[in-house]
Amino acid sequence: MNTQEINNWQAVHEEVRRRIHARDWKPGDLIPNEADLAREFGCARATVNRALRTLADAGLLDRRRKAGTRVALHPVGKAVLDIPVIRQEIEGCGMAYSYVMLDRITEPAATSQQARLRIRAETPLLHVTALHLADGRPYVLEDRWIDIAVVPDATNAPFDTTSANEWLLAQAPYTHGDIAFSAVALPEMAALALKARPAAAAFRIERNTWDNDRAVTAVDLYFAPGYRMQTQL
Amino acid sequence: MNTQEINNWQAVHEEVRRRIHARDWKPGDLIPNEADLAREFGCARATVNRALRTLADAGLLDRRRKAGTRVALHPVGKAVLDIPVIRQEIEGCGMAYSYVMLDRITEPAATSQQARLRIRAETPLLHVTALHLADGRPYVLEDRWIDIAVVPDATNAPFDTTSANEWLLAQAPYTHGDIAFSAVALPEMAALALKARPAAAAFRIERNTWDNDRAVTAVDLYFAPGYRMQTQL
DNA sequence: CAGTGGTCTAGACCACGAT
DNA sequence: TCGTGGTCTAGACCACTGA
Repeated sequence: MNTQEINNWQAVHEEVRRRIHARDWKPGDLIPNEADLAREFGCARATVNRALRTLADAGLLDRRRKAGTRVALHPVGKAVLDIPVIRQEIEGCGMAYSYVMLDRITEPAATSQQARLRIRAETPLLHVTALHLADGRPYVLEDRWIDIAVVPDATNAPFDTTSANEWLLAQAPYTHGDIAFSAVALPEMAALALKARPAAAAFRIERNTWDNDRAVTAVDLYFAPGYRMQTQL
Repeated sequence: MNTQEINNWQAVHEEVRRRIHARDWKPGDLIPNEADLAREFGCARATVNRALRTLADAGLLDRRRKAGTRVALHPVGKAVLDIPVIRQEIEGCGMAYSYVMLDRITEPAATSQQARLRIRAETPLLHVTALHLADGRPYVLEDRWIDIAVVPDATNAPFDTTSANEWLLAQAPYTHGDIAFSAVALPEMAALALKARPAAAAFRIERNTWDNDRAVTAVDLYFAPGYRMQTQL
């Protein structure tokens, strides 16, 4: 008999995890339904539901109405990445943050940006290039395009002391976005700014944000060589 | 007056999102407490709780007992990455999956692996190197170390047709892990296997998995140049 | 101390979907 | 069709934490 009562959802969560881990319930197995588990654990069905739903969100269980709950065949690892404001990421590591704007011009969209933001060729974009530094050393190069038709206030923002990164978060609402991670050989200009060897392998993040199908901004972040993005599973 | 009733947690979720987006509630603002919102929306407090808790998980709200709920100052973007089995990632793209084992030896842990897995120097590890291909083209190189003291069955697994990637998921339970993403210049041997230029920029994933503080396995994945890992925000 | 979020309960109804 | 998960409700108690 158990020395601990299982009467809260975290305890149920833990116990179910334990049974999966101990292979009492193997991948593909059907596990008892919520009502039966609630009876077994001596708690309400809603409590079991919360625990199982959380485990399903984490990818350990597959749940389908009528078909019941099964242990996932392929425990899909879901990594939750926090994408913080760059300033906070740096300060969070105990380093001093500084910022330099390198360039700021308004120009018609290049073909690559047209495709990315799904805009017409003649659309004018505000193009801002800036460098974020940690303890005085180049950390990441920010190459950003802003649709000034969607964010007119950006025209008046200097971006000389506050990065476009932070300004947009505070000023421009968005509904959704997409993000991509890749490795690229540093373009020559980026290498120059980051004080790295040209064509060095750099971690790149491309992000686009949208406000109800109107593109707000697109940004490329080139991290200085050696950058690692980490998380727990 | 609203044409839609707000009587389920998703509707509450959406309405609160809308108010944040419309800047009715600005970053840093205190929003009404759960009981008041429940009264306003005409639903139970538990329903409001579920909606607000979900928004807090997504990083849009900051909640603290007694202090109340505030709109997050820095809407931390949380990207949820699915880390699928490599076979599924390739087949999911509609490409043909194939697999080749390149090497398989048992050797004492190198210093780099000792630190990573927190094991003693003399610990023998099974070292498996393999290539995953999509439509016959090199996709990712898998460089893996397995602690055969923790997973003794691995000694008998040939890994010639089933990748260590899949075998371990099915056979070796784990409790947690960590994962890191970075960009590296391809080591010469990896470049050879991937048929890429040596020192080309490659996307690398390093993953370690643990079973209650015993290291199960460590793996480095070197993706062929051009690989992008994408998700929605 | 007192206000707020966090959770549990028992019961109810509904939506989906396998058979 | 009908079993299963998904959700809502009204009420209750508790845990944390700011004042």
